[in-house]
Amino acid sequence: MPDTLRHILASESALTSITVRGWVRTRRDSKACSFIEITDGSCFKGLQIVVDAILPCSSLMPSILTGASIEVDGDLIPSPAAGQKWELQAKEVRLLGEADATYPLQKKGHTPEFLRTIAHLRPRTNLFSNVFRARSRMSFAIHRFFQEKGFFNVHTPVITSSDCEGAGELFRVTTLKQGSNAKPEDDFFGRPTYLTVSGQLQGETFACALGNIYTFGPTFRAENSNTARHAAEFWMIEPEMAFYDLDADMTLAEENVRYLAAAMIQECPEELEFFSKFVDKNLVSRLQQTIDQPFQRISYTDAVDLLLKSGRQFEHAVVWGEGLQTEHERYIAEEHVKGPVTIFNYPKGIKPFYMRQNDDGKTVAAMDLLVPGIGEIIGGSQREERLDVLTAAMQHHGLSEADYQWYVDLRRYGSVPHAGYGMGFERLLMFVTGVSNIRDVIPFARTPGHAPY
RNA sequence: UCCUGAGUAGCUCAGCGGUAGAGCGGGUGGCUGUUAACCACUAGGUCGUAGGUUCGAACCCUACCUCAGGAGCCA
Repeated sequence: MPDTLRHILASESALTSITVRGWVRTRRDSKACSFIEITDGSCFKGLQIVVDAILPCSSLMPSILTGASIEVDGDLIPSPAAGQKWELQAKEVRLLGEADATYPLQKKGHTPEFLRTIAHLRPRTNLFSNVFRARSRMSFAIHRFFQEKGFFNVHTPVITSSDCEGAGELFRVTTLKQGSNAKPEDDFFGRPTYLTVSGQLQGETFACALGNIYTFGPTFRAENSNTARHAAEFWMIEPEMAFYDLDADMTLAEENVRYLAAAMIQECPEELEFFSKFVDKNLVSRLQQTIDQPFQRISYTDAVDLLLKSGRQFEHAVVWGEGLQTEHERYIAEEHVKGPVTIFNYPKGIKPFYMRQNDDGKTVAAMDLLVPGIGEIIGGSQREERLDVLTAAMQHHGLSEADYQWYVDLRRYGSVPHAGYGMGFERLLMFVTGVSNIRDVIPFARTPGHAPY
């Protein structure tokens, strides 16, 4: 198996007769030799290769431009010059794949906006290779967090016939020809189907069987949202726990965020160094604060009070019973608390049917975890486990019980208190990398009018 | 979807009514154990698209397209 640069650069001693492969970042020629820097994606750092001009293969140099792929045999030796610990003294250089002058990535900074237009090449850049290495490690850390707690991973369906009410517009899945008069009964599944907006309802069925479960998969929203925080296809982590109340739900969510902040610091040191240097100077202190400080909790009612008493002129009025606007959430997270904060017990009128009604008759056991800079990163609730209250709520929301018969059955047979939440994976990545646009933390972003790959 | 701003060389941008510019990248030559090297020369553009105003438009006006920032919706 070919060795990676990550492994080679970590070597404790010089190595003779090794072979390296990678993509050329830059080449500099001098009279006696050429310097080539290659990366192979295994780590942020590259390897400097020195090719003496007397070697026959030095005739290849003019075709070794930025972006080309090469394979080099040589010896790993301590570098006599400053800038790197090791370098490879080449014996033989082979050009694997040429890259001519049209290669779009140059030896200079590019804007993320330009790099989005070449999403197939951007993982080769410093920024995006770091982002996607971090994404992979964070993904693994999420599984580890839940697996260590004994949670089971459940693969909920991508194609569903149920709308997780309130979660937004759906993408229709159909094999019917456009414009045909065929009825839904004639469609592939014999009924209208959609790409899932959430695995929650199916997740609840498994929580009411296996106890503690989580899902981690893609979800889809056909909303015409054009912001740096929304994508039409995004990944969501949705734990669902039997016998949890809202308080336990919030505690798990806080622990979850704290664990991932710590994982970023411990498992992505090179990436973190890059992000805090070039993307977000406050990143390390923000992560450290997330780990060290207890998260605050504020009830929705108290949040409305503190907004009203803040003396702030908000563009949108603060009114009990209406949703908190972005500016309100930002004020609470960034100026009042100055850190992550959970807001709980929202008015029932602005929340979906499945959230558990509180005894006050006005609020439901819902919570949103807000972080500075991004806003809502987690939304969750204790679920309504009482059959009569749930069916009344469904009726109130204009939902037919027949469509949700299986969901209602969970309350009919051995119903238990349970709770869960959804965490947007990309929003989490924005939080732990400092990258400010969701399109830049997902490999191929899907946004309105944009799915070119 | 709404509000604001921007589209000029492969990339980053300057030019804002009178012959289309720079840096980087490419080519050629020079220099150098170089570090997104350096020096000189050189190639490269229907100024987002379509109309309009004007003797003359990259520049002013209109529409459209695209992108960005903010808002709504949410994760």
